[in-house]
Amino acid sequence: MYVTTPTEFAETYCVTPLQSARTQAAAAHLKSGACLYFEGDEVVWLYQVTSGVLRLSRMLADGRRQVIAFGYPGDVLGFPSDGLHHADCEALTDAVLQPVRRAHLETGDGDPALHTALLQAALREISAMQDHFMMLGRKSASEKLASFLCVLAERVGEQRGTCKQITLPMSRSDIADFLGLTTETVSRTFTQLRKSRIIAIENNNTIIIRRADALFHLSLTEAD
Amino acid sequence: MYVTTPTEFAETYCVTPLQSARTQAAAAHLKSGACLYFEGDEVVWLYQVTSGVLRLSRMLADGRRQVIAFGYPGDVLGFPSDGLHHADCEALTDAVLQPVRRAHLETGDGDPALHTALLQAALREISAMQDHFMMLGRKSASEKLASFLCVLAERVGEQRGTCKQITLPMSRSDIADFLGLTTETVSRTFTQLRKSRIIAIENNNTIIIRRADALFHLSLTEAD
DNA sequence: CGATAGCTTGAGAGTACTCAAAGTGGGTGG
DNA sequence: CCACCCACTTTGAGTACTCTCAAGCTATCG
Repeated sequence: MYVTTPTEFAETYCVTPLQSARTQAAAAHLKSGACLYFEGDEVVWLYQVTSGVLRLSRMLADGRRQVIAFGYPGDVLGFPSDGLHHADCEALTDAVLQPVRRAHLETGDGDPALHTALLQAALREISAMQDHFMMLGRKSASEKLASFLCVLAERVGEQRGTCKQITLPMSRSDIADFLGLTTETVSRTFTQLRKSRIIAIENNNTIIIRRADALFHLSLTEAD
Repeated sequence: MYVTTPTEFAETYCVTPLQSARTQAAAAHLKSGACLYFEGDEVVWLYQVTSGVLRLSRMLADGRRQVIAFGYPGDVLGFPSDGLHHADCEALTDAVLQPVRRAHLETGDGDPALHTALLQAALREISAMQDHFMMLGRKSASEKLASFLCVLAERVGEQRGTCKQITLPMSRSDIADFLGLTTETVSRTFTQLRKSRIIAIENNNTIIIRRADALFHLSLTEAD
């Protein structure tokens, strides 16, 4: 999941499970905190998330980190480049994944429908990343966090009375490294949203969106 | 072209022209300043750059712009998502492009080698964009500009005596919108690099790299 | 119930931004 | 051929946002 420019209307996400008639591998179960692969590993499998949330990240030599994306159910992770993974992937919750042989992406390998589905997932990934550029390069801290919460609400928000509630399996510093901010700034921005009564913070991992329209507006506009 | 973390050794770029035995379309010639496509256009063709430089960008409603990438010879432009372009594409110089039918990417369509080449180009694109995230989210102005110049030097730098020279077909504000900075900051950072004798500015569009090692070091390290 | 990691808050500093003005260069028309 | 014009770039001054460093707070887990 990237932070795309949120749309007013719910988008249709590819939550369709990838089906492979042949070479059906058993689902992979990952414990929270377990790593699926590391940067530099050879790609043997791609994975579609069935349940749970994963974190893709890259590190700089001096320790600075960028979280590339969060993997939510339906997302396909582990696209190879030159046959290698170029990010680390860690489970933020217990997770179930459907492995798919890399050959299904690269050679088709007797299952054209699966090949096409993987290709379309890769193309959607490119498009989503382009939106994310805009967010990283051109948005302020409050716009970034508002965009993030909007996308999560739309994708995995649960209706709760008249409001939507979202669960954050990632830490503040994961969010910070995803949005190109510091944990302190993320925390301050959460507080600011809470004080302006746009969100409520039930606990650190549970956010209730009280005024979705205001949040959406903030995601696109500098504070006035 | 994205700003990837520069490597010390020259990478091998895919400058291999895409070959299509059938459905060979005539090369497209574009004048400097001409637009190849706009955000929202339906994708009919992908294009491999033969010569020239193009700019891919997206706009926010309030005018903020993010330059997604610059397209240099060998690059493939116009990957569709849901059949549509999701960026504007404009030629920065006169350019020649080799059009490839979208079907060659999406259905294979009788030319497996071309299909594979396009798929690999898409996968490389994903990897390069992930590097670019690190740059947008986590690097300072001088690191950003140094990274940018390093990548350009490696990719299209011309040897000139003991130094490398690069030609910048894009404006300062194109560079700023690519790196997530303002034109003023880009200009000041250029001046700073010139005063520290790491680069020389022959004219606005021609940069000579006097100390490639220092530039490379700057691209990864906060100023000390 | 204490230890610890994660989160929040505060104060101060620094980087990049904004607004403004001057400088530069390329292109056009007189 | 030169002068003017316009767009682009550079430079300056002041501001603001985010970061850094530091301390206190809060939850979760032995």
